[in-house]
Amino acid sequence: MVIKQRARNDEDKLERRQAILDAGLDVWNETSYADFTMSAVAERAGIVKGTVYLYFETKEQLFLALIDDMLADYFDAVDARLEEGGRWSKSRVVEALIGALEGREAFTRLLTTLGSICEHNVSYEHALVFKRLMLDRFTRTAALLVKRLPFLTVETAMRFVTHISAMVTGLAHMTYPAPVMEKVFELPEMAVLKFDLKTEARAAAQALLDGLEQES
Amino acid sequence: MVIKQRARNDEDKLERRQAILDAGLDVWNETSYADFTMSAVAERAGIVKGTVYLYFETKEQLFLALIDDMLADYFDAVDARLEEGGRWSKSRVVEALIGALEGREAFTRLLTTLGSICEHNVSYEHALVFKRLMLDRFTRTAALLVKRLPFLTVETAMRFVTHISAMVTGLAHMTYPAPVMEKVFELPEMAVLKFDLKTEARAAAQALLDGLEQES
Amino acid sequence: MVIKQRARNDEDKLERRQAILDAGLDVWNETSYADFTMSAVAERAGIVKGTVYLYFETKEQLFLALIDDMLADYFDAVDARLEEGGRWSKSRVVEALIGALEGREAFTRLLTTLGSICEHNVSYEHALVFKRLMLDRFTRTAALLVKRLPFLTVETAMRFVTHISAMVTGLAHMTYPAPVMEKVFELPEMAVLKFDLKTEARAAAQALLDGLEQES
Amino acid sequence: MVIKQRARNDEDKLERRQAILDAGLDVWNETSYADFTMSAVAERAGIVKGTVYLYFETKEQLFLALIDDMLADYFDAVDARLEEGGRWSKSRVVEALIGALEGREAFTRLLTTLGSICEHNVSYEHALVFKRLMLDRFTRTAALLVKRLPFLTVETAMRFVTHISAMVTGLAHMTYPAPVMEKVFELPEMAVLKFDLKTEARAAAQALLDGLEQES
DNA sequence: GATGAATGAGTCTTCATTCAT
DNA sequence: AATGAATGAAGACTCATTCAT
Repeated sequence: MVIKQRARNDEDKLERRQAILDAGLDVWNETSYADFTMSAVAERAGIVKGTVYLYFETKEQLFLALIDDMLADYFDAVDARLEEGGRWSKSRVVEALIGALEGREAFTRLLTTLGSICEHNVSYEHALVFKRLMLDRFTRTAALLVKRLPFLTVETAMRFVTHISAMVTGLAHMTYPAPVMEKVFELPEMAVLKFDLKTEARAAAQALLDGLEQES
Repeated sequence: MVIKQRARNDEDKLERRQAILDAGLDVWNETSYADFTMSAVAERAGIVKGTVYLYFETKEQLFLALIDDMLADYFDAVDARLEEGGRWSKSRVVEALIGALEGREAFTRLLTTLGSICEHNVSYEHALVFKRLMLDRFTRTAALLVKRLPFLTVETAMRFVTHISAMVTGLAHMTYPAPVMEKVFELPEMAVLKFDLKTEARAAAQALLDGLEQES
Repeated sequence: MVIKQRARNDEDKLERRQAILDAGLDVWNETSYADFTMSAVAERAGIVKGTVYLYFETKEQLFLALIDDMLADYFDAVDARLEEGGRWSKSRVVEALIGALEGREAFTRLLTTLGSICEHNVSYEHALVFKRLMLDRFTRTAALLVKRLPFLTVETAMRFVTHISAMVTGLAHMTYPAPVMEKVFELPEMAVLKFDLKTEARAAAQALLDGLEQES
Repeated sequence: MVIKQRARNDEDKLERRQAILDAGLDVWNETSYADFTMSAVAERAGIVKGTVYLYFETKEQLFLALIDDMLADYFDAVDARLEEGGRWSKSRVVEALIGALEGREAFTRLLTTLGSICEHNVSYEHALVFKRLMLDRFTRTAALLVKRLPFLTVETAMRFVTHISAMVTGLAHMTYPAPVMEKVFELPEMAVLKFDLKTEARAAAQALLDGLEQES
């Protein structure tokens, strides 16, 4: 896609905005949050720092927009799976939720930073937009879940989605460690602490559903 | 407790080290990680920046030591509960684990930062010490859990502890939001996203145990 | 010369770069290397520390650029003299080389620090650029010397230039002493150690040439 | 040599002082001036920073004492050679002066720093002591030179010693380069700038003497 | 005399953000 | 709209020196 020199109409502007977000994602995939600088993003997008500020008021807003995107992307994938036909079981539901994490490592790593980012420089408006999106996606997916697993209610489904999100975030903390940690994990004694995010998430999700079914 | 001007013997030094950690905790409780500066810690401890570096080589090392402390403190509390006598049920176990979070908000918030801290300036040695501590505590608590709930094995108990840790970390991300987020949560529509960490953790823990029992 | 607030084109940028170097020279003239700080240079240039780093990646690079400039300036002066017409004798050559030191005290003092600076924070690229410049100037001046004094060969001329440079550097060490030393030199007994750089350099240069002629 | 815990009498104190200087020399041999820290010296001497300050008021004073020692040591060697019997020629004199540099690389590197060190924190008294020593050694060696080479006078001999010192200092600047420079010198084009200190010093000394003889 | 913990001024450097062009 | 030079505030870390023990 060719990026025009100047974005004159709204479409061009959206295009450029997206180009910046794409660059942001690239940078994120290659570095950690501490190295996620506006210069790096700008350079990657082939533009200049000042220009980024035309599209995003602060670094945090850009970051939030990135999460926005990836959150939507993930839930799109999940919902698409949940809308597929056939017989549904707990484990198929688990697979829909966790399987969609495949190839979305950037997203899980991103979740990890949400808390600290939002503590800084995010305006009420953008925080609101973000949370609304999150609520919307949680709700939609919860609604689909209720259809797939009869023992779920709107409330328990919502809760389940929330718990899964939390679990994945927490596991991500433990699974995408810094290089130092990777070396530590190489020790035989540490093997037990070195696990696969999706495997654990799957197990936890399954247990949670088992529990919810039993409680129902 | 009176801190001498100069810590001459090992005991005094440990005391001062602890005083710095206490100051660090204070700073942490009042600010976020981004504002957690060595100057702030030093000032809080009533000493001078250089002195802090006498006890901790880097900012990250200090931070890790803080987590070390609070992790041990939390698991001490959990283990103490698990060692109490009487009849044991899943919900009593859940209460032991989650109840111990009461008054330990600083700890849960701390968990939230682990990932990003370790990406910077943490030596292999300190990372190792930290992970060993973590493994040790996980293992000890898992052993106690096996005694309390017969349907657990060493493996499933360990996994359970890990999942709970992840869950708490993830929930912490969602529950200790920035001031902006707090305002967002005040909107009626957001009520459903505004939940209590311990309540959710309890529910999740209960469900996980229910699931594990059923699977066993 | 008016410096614009912002240097947009390459010319402006070169101008600003030069302004920083000028400020650096001022600072150097007033202090020693130990007191040659980036803050001081920035303040002197009437800009802000961060701006200096826009033009020079490290303190050492700035310093090296300063030496670059002054080295070129000195050899420009020498070569200009050597290219003048008329009859040439050893003593006229000596005068060309040593006379050009007049008013270039900052340069000689600068030579004095070369070694220690390069031990720190100088990239291979910048070191290379610097040495190439040095080699180039030595070579050019040596070529001119060969034309002026028939008994010199390219090799002996090059060696002579090198020796003179070393001699001047070494004499500078002895002649630009710290304030304490100046007081020491006021003692009558110390008179013999208190000499003039140019006088000694001249004498040494003359002796070296006499020696070279005789050996030829 | 066993160092007592406490230096009670003057002899013990001198011994300890020397032990510190020895340690200082070791540190100097292994690092550059920038890394020549009081901690490093103390550690090397197996004592503690504070103790060093019992013997040397400032870092610079310690450094100056080190130069004192090595200067005396070098001139001891030179004078010993000059006092040997047999026939004397210019080249034998040159050999006496330059040959004594063999194995004294630490000394030549040290000369290189003299200027910058003395600019800081050296008291008048210590500066005086140092310069007196220097003057004394220059004078003694000059006197010996006059005996060996009849065409020299006390004045020209003194000047010769001074010039040689300067030359060696200057050459040292060029010959003991930082690691970066070493890599630069590996380029074929730079070969001409990479020379041996003693070879050049010898050539220069010879030329200087040739010149002096001719002028006489 | 020896210790070594404490000091604190000072350094380089980074980076989000602004604003003249 | 785009640029990118300039800002400036802050931050981590060092080390010579002092002084309580």
